[in-house]
Amino acid sequence: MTDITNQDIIPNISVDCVIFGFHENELKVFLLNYTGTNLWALPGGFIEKNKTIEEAGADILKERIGLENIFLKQFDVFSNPERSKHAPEILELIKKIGRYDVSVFQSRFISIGLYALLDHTKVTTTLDRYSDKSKWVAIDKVKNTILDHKEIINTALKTLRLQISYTPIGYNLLPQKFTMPEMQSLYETILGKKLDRRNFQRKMNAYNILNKLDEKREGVAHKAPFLYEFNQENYKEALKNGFNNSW
Amino acid sequence: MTDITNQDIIPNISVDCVIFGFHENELKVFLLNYTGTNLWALPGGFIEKNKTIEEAGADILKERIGLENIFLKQFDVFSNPERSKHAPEILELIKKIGRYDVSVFQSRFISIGLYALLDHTKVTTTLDRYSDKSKWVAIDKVKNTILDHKEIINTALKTLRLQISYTPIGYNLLPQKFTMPEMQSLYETILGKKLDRRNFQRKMNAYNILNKLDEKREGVAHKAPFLYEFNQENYKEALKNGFNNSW
DNA sequence: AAACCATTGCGTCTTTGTGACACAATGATA
DNA sequence: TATCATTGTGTCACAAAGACGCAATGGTTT
Repeated sequence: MTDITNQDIIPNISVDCVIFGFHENELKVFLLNYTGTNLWALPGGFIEKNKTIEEAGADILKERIGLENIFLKQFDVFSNPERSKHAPEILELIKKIGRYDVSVFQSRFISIGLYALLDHTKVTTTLDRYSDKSKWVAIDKVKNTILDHKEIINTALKTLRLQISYTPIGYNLLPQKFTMPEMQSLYETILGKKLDRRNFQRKMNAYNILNKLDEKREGVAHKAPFLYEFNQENYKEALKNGFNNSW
Repeated sequence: MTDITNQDIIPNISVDCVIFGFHENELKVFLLNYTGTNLWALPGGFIEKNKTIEEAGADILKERIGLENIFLKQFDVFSNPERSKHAPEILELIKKIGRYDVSVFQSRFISIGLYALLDHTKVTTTLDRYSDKSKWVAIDKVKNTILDHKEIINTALKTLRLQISYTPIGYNLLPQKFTMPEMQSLYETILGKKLDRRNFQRKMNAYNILNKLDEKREGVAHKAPFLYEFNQENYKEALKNGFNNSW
């Protein structure tokens, strides 16, 4: 990762990425630990002068998670002038680290929230010299976050739950081949409630975004479930137009 | 309106308000004409240091439209580095006007898009010394806009059309008492298509956000339609939770 | 090897929502 | 007084969604 000097960034605008992962029936979020503290933060950064928000987000994902071409969705802007009032906690650290000029953190900045959904197992964490630890934290166990990052995570989850009702979900979250119960488990995890197995299958099939394969998952206890894959074309189409047009 | 000096604003972040009005079965957007040009712009401005995005938007609505407590919805962020490349057209003007330091416009800035829906007739336009004209322009007749304001308007409309399927609409757009055909006309205008009168009525009533009054609209040709008003409590509830929960 | 049993796949029944349309009531207008 | 565009209500057919029955599957247990 190349360093970013203050000349190259817009000092008042940052992006923060809420990266959701799905593992062992839990929805998790990816957090970084800044060296020498017990504080955790969303991967993020200031925006370089010649980049869009989306490009800035994609750069962060590539640097920190090692993945490209991930669907990133802007969901809100966090602009409370008080949001950086806890900054003193990390100002000392910033000074040590020398990545950005401390003055950047002392003045107010807004943050644009992006979220991504991805397959937890594909991630190869790339730590840099500003953080020596990272972890996936269950969505309801997030704590010790800097600034308003907890609020950002909560808002991302709320947006995700709203969007799941009119947008297809799962493309980057599930492995290439997956079973219907796995898909259901993903939905249940995001929504935080149980769904009827049989009705779920019927409705999901009606969306027409999956290809049923002629294979079954092997080596599992009990009846082996069929494997599915995403129908790329229809999935993209559904992303554009949504499911429930209602009027 | 008090002047804003460069010391009080964040130079890289502006808000632009897409103010939709509904009149004569047309969806219109409110635009300002900068003095001495044929260029039109969305009401907007830079953000003061101690304000949130929402507060900045509310200030603009109050100053330019004379209305308070209007529902403003953040819908996107416009961050293309090229977005201000047409700025030279207005740089001369900015210089004359002296509202902001020209350097602010010469450097890149992002803009956060907000939209509002309101009753066209309640508006008392307040012109300032930067603009001597304002007008309501039919949504499909917008032209000669500065920067990427046309794109901002298009995106706002797209968002509005998407949101109308899971969010109640109309509170600030219709008069306090209104008829079902008026409500339908609003929906048809936003969606850009005709709806069945009878099915619309049934569905709208099922949403449970309206109170049917014991009065009819008087002095109209043909059969007089009943008047309705919004059920404040249920409307707010619906705004929070949405209509189509789907899962 | 046979019985077991948790899980899957498919189907049924009922209720609710939606699109299309019929018909009577209304009330200003001719 | 007759006309007629418009409104309010209802019907019918069909699709979507929730609840649940039941047989098939295939590893596990005895």
